[in-house]
Amino acid sequence: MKDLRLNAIREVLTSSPVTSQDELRRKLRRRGFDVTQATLSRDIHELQLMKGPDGYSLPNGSRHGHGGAVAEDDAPPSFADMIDSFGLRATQATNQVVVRTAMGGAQPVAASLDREGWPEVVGTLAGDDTVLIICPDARRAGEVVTRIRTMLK
Amino acid sequence: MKDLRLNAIREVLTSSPVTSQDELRRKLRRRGFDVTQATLSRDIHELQLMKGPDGYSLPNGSRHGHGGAVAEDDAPPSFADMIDSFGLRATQATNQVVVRTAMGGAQPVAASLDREGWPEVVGTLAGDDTVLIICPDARRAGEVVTRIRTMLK
DNA sequence: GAAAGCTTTGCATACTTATACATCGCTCTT
DNA sequence: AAGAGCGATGTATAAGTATGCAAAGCTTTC
Repeated sequence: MKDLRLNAIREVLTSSPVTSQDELRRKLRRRGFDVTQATLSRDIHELQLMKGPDGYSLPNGSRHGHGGAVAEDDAPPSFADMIDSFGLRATQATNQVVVRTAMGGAQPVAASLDREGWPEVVGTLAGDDTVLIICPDARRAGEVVTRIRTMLK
Repeated sequence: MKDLRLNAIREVLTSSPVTSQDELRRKLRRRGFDVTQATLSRDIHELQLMKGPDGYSLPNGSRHGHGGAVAEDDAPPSFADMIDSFGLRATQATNQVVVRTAMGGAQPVAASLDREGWPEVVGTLAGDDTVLIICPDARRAGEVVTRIRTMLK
């Protein structure tokens, strides 16, 4: 019964906009599914629907294949960890700092640095094995390169 | 004040998940925006945010404008449009300008800027969520950052 | 076949979001 | 300057959604 209902929900959503769970309940009842709002709340969670200005919508790029499970990051790695894992060397160039990393390490290193939100860092750009760190001026770049070198040990 | 806050909301959302308006309220307060849940409800409506299993998220690749048709856009979007859709903030760093965008927004933003052909812009580099704009000197970078901030309103 | 274990559901209610209404501060007009 | 008009916001509350708990129905196990 449940799987049938889940399909019916998808069908209803593609045919007309639905802006509340109660509206969905009424539309489903017309199709022979008579359940309460509570059940629909659970169904919606299971279908991973999004609610936007135009009501509920199906998840964007539906992952087919395995039933779901995008594993959880309970704690994204720290910049220090990333530098420790991937960092090779850091060099200052006027107001920039160039960090060389192991191949493929640039993106995660840059992402973790962004997450730290250092005030001396205006932004980062990452290629495959190089991260470019932009600082407001050369002095700040000096501070940053020093700190990173410390992490490199 | 309001436009500033709307940008802050986009920024908060790109940095960490937000699952309720009250959580958003607390995070904004730390940044100096002290408003009530009611105001955020209105802001969220205005930004056309979607709420899904992982909390609020920015509108997909929304072309706002004409309501329904799946019309193809024959004219490439203007830089102003792109900044309006994806831009979070712009910061000057000596002769460069760093523009932070929503995730995935950097490439289209940079492409549209290249298309504009501003004389103060020597070139651009784009990552996932960061665009680096290179200007001939700091003065020109200042002009560029000012113009972009105006677009961010 | 009875008990244990699991899934699905409804009920009641806590939690979250939207909105009617009032207020405040601006800008524009007379 | 007074008043109209407008947008932004807070307050209070209505509307909408999620969830703890318990009951009911199935399956499995012995």
